[in-house]
Amino acid sequence: MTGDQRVTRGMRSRSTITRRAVDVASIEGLSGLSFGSLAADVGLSKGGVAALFPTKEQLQVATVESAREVFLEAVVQPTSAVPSGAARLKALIERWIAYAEAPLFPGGCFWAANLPDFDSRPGPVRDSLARQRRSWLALLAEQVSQAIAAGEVTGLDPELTAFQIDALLNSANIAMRLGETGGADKVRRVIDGLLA
Amino acid sequence: MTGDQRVTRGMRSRSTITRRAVDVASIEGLSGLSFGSLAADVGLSKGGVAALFPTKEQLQVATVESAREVFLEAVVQPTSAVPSGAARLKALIERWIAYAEAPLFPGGCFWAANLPDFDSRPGPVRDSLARQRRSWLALLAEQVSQAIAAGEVTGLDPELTAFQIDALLNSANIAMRLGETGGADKVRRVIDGLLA
DNA sequence: ATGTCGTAAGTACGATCGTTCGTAAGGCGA
DNA sequence: TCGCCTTACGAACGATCGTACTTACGACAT
Repeated sequence: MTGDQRVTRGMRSRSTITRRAVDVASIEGLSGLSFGSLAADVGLSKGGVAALFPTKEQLQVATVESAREVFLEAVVQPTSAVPSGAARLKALIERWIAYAEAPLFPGGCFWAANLPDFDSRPGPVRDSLARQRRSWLALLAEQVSQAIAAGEVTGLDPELTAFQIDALLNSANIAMRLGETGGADKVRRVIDGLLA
Repeated sequence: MTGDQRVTRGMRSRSTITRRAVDVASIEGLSGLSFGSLAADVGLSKGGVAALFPTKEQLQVATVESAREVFLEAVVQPTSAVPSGAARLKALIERWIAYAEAPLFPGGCFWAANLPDFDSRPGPVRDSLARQRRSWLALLAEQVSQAIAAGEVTGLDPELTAFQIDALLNSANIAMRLGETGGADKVRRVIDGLLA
């Protein structure tokens, strides 16, 4: 059925490489990735890594996809048990703050670190990052819509509110990276005011 | 008085180099700067550039300082004629949007592009970027305070509002970089709601 | 058993990087 | 005039980069 141990071994190697690459890219950026240092990190040869990811761009794309998996698992998936609407929205925000605060990725939010690098550089890496950003914004907007439908809040534009929440979270991430305290609390105060 | 044409010539060369470096860094990032390509851009030799900026880090710091000068001249200084308070605050925001929209720097906001690169990398470059960010936030908060003192708005925390405005502007910059339309309008709508 | 496919190592190539050095040119103060 | 300083060039250094091979080994299908 799923035989062929060769490709499963390859997939496993790819996975360990991209997991490491995500950590590196959250600090050094996707442009800072290199076959040589990644190979040394995971105990492979430079040629071996280059064989798994023929070009650097493909390595970057694979790293972005890997980051998305980790993000979904750590932030989005745990909130699936929370009721839709304002409750899940707040849960998502708290999860996100925890995600940026604790070093899930040692360099903080992966997208905050890499979108600025690639937003002026057309190509598949930028496309992938942008698609994931839109997906995250849509997820937030969806929960705002649910909150409106449930009568938990009124007078909010879902898309605009999602934009606003995302903006606050990104700034909180920067503040935490710079060692400023109170960034998370600022976000909570503003959003509590929004959803009041 | 301050004679010595040698050093003035050097200062002029340094200035042309950092001006060019600011443009490059707004796209490629401060880490993407290199003596070689900068020298080719401004018509100097690689060694000549390296003589003006002994280390790359000093080049990066000088580039950050140069970006600040351009930013102050383009965004802050033109609003000095506008009355303090809500009016100047709105003028600053419009100036900022224009600054990010039009290619004053070809890669959009210089700090949005480079803070994520250096926020996990201690050193003088990060310190300089962080100091300028705090200065910008303080400027915004100051105008909010003036607006409160003038009775133009009520119930706002200056520091919190500045944080909020800055967050929105940064997200608008990202949206514009990704080719999404309506980012600037979203900012205006939210801020109009804030200052209503 | 034979040939094919994918992982992986190893090597090499050309390019670019930051930095250093020696040297020349020219404005400066004594 | 002389010696000093700063700019600027040109060359070279060691290192690292992305990529492209050749080779080997184990797993698969025929």
